[in-house]
Amino acid sequence: MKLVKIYECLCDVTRLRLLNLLLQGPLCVCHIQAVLGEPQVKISKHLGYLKARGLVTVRRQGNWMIYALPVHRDRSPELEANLSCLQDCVNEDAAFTRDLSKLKKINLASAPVAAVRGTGRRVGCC
Amino acid sequence: MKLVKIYECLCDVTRLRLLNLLLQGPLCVCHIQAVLGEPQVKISKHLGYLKARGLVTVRRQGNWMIYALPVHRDRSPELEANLSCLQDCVNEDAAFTRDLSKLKKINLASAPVAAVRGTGRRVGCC
DNA sequence: GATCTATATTCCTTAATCGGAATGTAGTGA
DNA sequence: TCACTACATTCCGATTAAGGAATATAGATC
Repeated sequence: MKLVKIYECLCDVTRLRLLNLLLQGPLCVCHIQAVLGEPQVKISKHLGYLKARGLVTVRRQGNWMIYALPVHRDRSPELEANLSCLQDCVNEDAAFTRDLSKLKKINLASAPVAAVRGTGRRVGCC
Repeated sequence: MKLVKIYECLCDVTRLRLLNLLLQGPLCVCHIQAVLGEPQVKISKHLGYLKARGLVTVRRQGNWMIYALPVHRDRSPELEANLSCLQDCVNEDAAFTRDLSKLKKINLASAPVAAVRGTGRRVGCC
């Protein structure tokens, strides 16, 4: 993956907030919407942008689309380095940590839960 | 310095090449031109872009403008992290290492040399 | 099959970015 | 003072990006 393409993905604040959330693990769009508080179309388009450039993956689960960062073995060295750099940087920025604490609250509150193939990940959503 | 602003500076390949060179030390524009082989206006505008956003500094020396990265104590943690990440990434990319070896040749060939306040840095240029 | 829910896509407008041609400018040296 | 060098700026056109309103779609549920 070309370095510039990675930076192009990182140069929008909404996309940074998206990636910040996804660094915590896979998420469905409605949870993301709830945390970011941005219009659906805006979030959907930025997720599409990231997906088109290989920075995120998607799978469908019922009505929900679950977005995630690529698994480690699918990350180029450049992507790995920049995700880890991003991880460090967002920790020092209140705008991003606010999103994370909001995410925690929502995850705790989200009702129906079940194991996905024994991973302990949540099923069902908003 | 805001994180997004940094990424905006990094999301153009010409600017990445510029920063790659400046990671080696201060440089005058004509040396940069010689290495990148791009039109003067293009380089000048990208340097202006980086300067306007605080990613590089300039000082005049006779007819030459010497560009450099900010000194370490003037770099935000985010900038420091990303420059160091960039340093790692460019080392794995032939497009950037080619520029570096070209830079070395030009530095060796550049004729008039003198010490600047005892730093051993070069004076005079193309 | 009708409807509902979650999400994507299209269409539009506005704004930003990039590159080049031409021109301007600050300092140097004759 | 004049010309020269090194660089910046202005003006332009083309491309790309961002956001929102409206609409479409895929799967679930009744």
